[in-house]
Amino acid sequence: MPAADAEIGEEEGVALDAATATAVATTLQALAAPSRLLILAALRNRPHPVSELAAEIGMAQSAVSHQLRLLRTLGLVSGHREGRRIVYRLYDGHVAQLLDEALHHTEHLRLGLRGMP
Amino acid sequence: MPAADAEIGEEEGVALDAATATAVATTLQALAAPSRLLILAALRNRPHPVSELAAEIGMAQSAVSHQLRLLRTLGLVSGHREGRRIVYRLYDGHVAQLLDEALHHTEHLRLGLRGMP
DNA sequence: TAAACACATGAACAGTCCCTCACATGGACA
DNA sequence: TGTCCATGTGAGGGACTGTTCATGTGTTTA
Repeated sequence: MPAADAEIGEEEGVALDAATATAVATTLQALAAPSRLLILAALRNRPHPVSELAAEIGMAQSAVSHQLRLLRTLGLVSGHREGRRIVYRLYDGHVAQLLDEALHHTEHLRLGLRGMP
Repeated sequence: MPAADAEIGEEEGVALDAATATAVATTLQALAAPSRLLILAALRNRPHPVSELAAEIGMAQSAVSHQLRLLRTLGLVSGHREGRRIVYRLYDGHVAQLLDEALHHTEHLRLGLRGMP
């Protein structure tokens, strides 16, 4: 892993227009709630049926269902029926990567906050 | 860049507790609004004084100031006075990287949504 | 078929967000 | 010093979020 640390890249990258910004923000909003982060992190480890998610995370099944619907609509998770249960998993590797990177960078940023006014 | 595409990693990674999830969600919320994404993307290209940001993005100066305060508090941007202006920039490379990766993954995820119920 | 289980859905409510408007702050320059 | 300019701040409103409660849909088992 050659990755140089904490150096801002040079290229201009994406010039963001308002419409794209709205779309991106909508997707990122999925990661911006504790309950959904817990759900995604659990699914990051292994697929879960809804009731197991609820038990493991400690929230009501109805609430989990509501959030799963949002995540499904945004294409972050998918659910397949198995018997009477419905097993959810992350939609693909991009979701897992986005989650990992978000956690990683956030950790660094939060460490950087020690001792700021 | 060896990165294999779209394959879920094997390791368990971070086991997320509720407190960490809340903290991470708070930071990610900064990326979950179109206006802040536009601000960050503009600063990703080059540092900007507040009024330039407002003009370039097309929002009121007061609104920009409010969002900059939030981003400053979260440690995502920093501002230094230059003459009568205050020039803002991304705090460090982690912010630029997080922004880039968020845009990259979101693009893929949105493409994956073509033709889903 | 009826009861039990697993999940989805709709309504409603407290909390939060992001903007605008009006005004305060604080350097810069005559 | 006083005025101008660039930015920061506070209050308030309309819209959105995330949860709970109650009920609906679909599947297995007695």
